[in-house]
Amino acid sequence: MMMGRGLAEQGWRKGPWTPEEDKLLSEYVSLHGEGRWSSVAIAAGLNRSGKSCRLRWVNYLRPGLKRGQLTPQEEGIIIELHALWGNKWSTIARYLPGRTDNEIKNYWRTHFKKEKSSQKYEKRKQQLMKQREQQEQQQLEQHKQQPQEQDMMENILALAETSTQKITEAQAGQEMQALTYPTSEHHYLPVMYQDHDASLSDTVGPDDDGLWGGLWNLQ
DNA sequence: AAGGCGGGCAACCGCTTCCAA
DNA sequence: ATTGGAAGCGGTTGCCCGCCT
Repeated sequence: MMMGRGLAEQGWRKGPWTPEEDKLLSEYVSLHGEGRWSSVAIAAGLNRSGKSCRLRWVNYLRPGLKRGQLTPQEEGIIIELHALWGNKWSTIARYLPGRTDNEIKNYWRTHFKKEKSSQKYEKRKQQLMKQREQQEQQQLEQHKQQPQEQDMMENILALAETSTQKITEAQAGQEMQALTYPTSEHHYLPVMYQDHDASLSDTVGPDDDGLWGGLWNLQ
């Protein structure tokens, strides 16, 4: 493939983005849409590489991004999905609307990297897996009996359906098969998405029972 | 008070994958 | 079928800031 990209040779600006650059990029992408990043850089009047523009947009400027602390739910999802798929940050990010792969990656490295090899972390992971097995069972039964109570679940499913299918088929492979629902009409979802009456808002705190309390006490 | 240190995060780099010509 | 450019991804770096001594 290509050797050096020669960013330096081309004289692209590097380093932190200024508010002016952000404004130029935001306005341009809002008007013309995403894609063709190398031409975006030029057309928007930015002396930045296409890659740099894309990264800035995706990780910082894109509408709908959440800022700030990850919720316990999000944390739990990260733990569980990372246990399943490893460092597939962009895949994991699809289950966390408003969060970027970069953010998740940084969060993982900051909060869990050291713990990964520790007994405490492994214990927590095992606990999550066990809980999921139980909740899969419960959810299957509830789904039969009380589908109206699964509103949140349905929303998440709708949100994740497309990517989940792709992940199941293309990325997770055998490891995934062992953990998917036994019936073809159910896709895998993390424990956090299942059978929990809290919404996915930021309202769940350390006092919550069961899984969330446990997750919160991870450290 | 100030210097050192470590954590957190934005951004860069290099590689892979995708896709159009 | 091949090739090269664009986009995407994950690893890494480096800076900033707050805490500690």
